[in-house]
Amino acid sequence: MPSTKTRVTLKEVAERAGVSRSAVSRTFTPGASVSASTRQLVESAANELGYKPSVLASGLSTGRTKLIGLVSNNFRNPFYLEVFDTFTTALQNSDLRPLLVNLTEDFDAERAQSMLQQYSVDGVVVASSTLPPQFSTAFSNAGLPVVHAFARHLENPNVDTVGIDNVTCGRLAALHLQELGYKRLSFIGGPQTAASTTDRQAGFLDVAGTDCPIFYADDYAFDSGFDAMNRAIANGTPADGYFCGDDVIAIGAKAALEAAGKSVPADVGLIGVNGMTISGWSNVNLTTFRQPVKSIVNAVIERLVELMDDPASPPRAIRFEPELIERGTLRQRH
Amino acid sequence: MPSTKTRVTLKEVAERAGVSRSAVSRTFTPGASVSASTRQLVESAANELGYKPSVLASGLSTGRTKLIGLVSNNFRNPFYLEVFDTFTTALQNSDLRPLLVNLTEDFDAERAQSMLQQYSVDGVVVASSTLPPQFSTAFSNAGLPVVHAFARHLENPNVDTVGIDNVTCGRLAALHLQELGYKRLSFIGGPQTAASTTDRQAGFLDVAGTDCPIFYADDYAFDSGFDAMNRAIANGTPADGYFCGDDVIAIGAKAALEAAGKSVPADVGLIGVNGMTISGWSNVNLTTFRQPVKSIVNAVIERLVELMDDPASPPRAIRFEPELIERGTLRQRH
DNA sequence: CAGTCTTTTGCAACCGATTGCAAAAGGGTC
DNA sequence: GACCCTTTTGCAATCGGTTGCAAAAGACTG
Repeated sequence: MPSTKTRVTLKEVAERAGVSRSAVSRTFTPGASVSASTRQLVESAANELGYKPSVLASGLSTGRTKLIGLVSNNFRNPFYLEVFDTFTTALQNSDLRPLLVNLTEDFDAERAQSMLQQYSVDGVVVASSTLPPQFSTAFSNAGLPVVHAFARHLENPNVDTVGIDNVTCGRLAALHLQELGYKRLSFIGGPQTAASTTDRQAGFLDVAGTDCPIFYADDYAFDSGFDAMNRAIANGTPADGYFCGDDVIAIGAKAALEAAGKSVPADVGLIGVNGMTISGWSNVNLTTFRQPVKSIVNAVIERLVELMDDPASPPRAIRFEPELIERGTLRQRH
Repeated sequence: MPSTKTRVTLKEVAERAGVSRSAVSRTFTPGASVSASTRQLVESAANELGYKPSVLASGLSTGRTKLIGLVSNNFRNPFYLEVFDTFTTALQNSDLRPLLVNLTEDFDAERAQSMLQQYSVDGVVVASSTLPPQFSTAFSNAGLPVVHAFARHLENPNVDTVGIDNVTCGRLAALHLQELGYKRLSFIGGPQTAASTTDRQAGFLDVAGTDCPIFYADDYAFDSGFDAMNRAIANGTPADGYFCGDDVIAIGAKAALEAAGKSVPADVGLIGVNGMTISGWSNVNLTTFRQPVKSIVNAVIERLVELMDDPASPPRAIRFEPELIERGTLRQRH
């Protein structure tokens, strides 16, 4: 029942237990040398006083804080709520603490990096499919272990990445549409500058042909997908099979098709990417490529912990496969 | 171009600038006494070296970290992505840093509190409509300034709260349904134990009568709303006007109605709460009470800053009004 | 220029922990 | 009990800053 307003310090515990401060410190340091009897003494004194070691103080001498910068620029896309949910619980389970950074115009990469250094974070997770790899290298150049989740997949990356290969994903999408008999394919991407848009488009065109019509949504929002599809419809010869570079965009696109009197999937087929929960709602029922969020998150953390132990470890790209979830926006195989 | 791997410290800056360590510290402390000339010296030395003051060290002596614990148990409800987006940007704009806590079975209130104390956070924001006020008082009892966002509204709270009055909201919902000519009202709440469910239900029954049928969704998920509505439909005398205690639940409920061949809003009317972006999608088009997230978040932070300056300041309950957004799930006023 | 008042500066103690080192204590053996 | 070896313990320095205090420097007056 520590009703004192001021923090209990190690010194007070030491006095109460009748031992030195070192003894108290060692009791709370795994693997340190303390006899069973003093440990007993210290632990009961600590309990009575309600002692909690200060991370500020211990961080200062050990150089470790267990703080992980979790930086993202996707705070509007519902898929990322699932990403944040998974990351925060997984970090907590690894006894790490997420310091959240919302990248905006005001709070850019440089401020983020500077801030995270001031707080002596042990590592950084970048969670974004739109940011290019060089965004993350800025952190590693600053001496911070970093793993980029949902990043562009490269064979020889200069920063650690985990995610799916978006080029492959685009290719798979086109192949799948062709396989189901769709003839005139089209791609509706996210913002044109996004790394994932570029890659998914490249893979898609690789199969669908470079003359296939392309449209971009301004951001990962329903209305943007809606608008983009309307532009596609207004285009002379509309396609019958669309690959949308994101689920939210796909849902907006589907609404635009239906508003235009087209039936999905009878007239037009549609496939998205991400596999967010909402896509599975029975009134949405979107066929999509799921990103294995849990696996990706676990791999990110595992790798980050490795990197914190050995910062010189050469960068690796860990790849997972997107999983096709067949639902109602593509016609069935005949 | 600080290519050194190790941190630049204040001492090095002092040596380079040819001044004492105090001078450097004062240069970076707003309001401290430094002459223009030494400030100049220090600043250029700091820039050349790429000096960033360590929050660990300064926090240790000043007792302030600018860290704010942002704790929530709503990482599955898309509405909360908007909440997190707004909170993180607003905190960043106030030069505060969100340390995110995802409350789960494993990581409960006690662990959260203990953890936040170890990190010497300056304050805590609880963002949850399901947690009762006493959840937050645990933090203030521990000496941490805390403001509970989306909390139960009480006239004389013993912890600071900001949000709408859910009892009033329930009452408004019932009145509005009656006004539009709906005769047999019913309430579909979130989990029965949630503070907001209790309050919204109380207000609703206050107007609709205590004999009005009540159903609960197991959580804030589409399927749970879907199931709850199916139970309502299976109930002997189905209602024609529903108030759902959350948008996601309302969307699931609407899908269940349509799956059962009922037309919304012709046969049955439906109104939700929260006003999340998705509710405005044209293929959802849910009539709902919007929570003014921006205003709430700003008020929370403003109040929290006050509280950090004066922890003895007596608790206040700040109330905002829910805003009715009329869309397509209720019939029009005739 | 001496005298007074204000501003700036550096010293040194302190915030709350960790840790290398040497001394002290404990354990075995003969 | 003397000896040696291992384990435990406390001292004191250290991590990177802040800040009260007194001395030094500057500004202003007559």
